[in-house]
Amino acid sequence: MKTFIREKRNEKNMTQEELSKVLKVSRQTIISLEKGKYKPSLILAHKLAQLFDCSIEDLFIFEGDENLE
Amino acid sequence: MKTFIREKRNEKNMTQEELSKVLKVSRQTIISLEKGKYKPSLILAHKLAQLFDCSIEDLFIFEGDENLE
DNA sequence: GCTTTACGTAAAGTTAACTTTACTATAAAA
DNA sequence: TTTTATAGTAAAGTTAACTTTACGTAAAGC
Repeated sequence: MKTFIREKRNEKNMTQEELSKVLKVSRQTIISLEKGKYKPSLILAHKLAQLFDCSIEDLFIFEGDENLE
Repeated sequence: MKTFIREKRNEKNMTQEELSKVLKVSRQTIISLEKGKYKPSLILAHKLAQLFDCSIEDLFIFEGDENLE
């Protein structure tokens, strides 16, 4: 799965820390998501998409047949 | 969060067991999602939306300010 | 009656999403 | 040169998504 979190964040000129505060998650969570260390929960994915004014499917690119976890 | 999993499944005339097999999850997972016992992972939400030919946002209705978990 | 089908509950286990804290690196700015 | 801002790693803990197994129930068909 690919994500455009970093690109969208940069477009908004936000730091990881600012983003984490808006979303009410830890800065570690943002770092890990941007680096692809794990996948966001559905709720967090939704909040990110809302903030970046796009759909979840626009923010995350799902590549065929991924495992659930 | 609300979900239309059950409605979409019925539209397709699928049983919970059939759906679970297509998605490669347990039947328990389908039951629990339909009953709102917990929220699907992003990947599972995506697979459900794909199967039902709709977007994640169409399949799940997010209500203001939900907690992450 | 008995069997099958579909849906449901309960409980115990695994794993990964997320937190918290502490520490490192680097570039810019004072 | 020292400080500040931003991004990063590491490690240990909590919680919830998901699994597995076993059992319960009600309707439909034989």
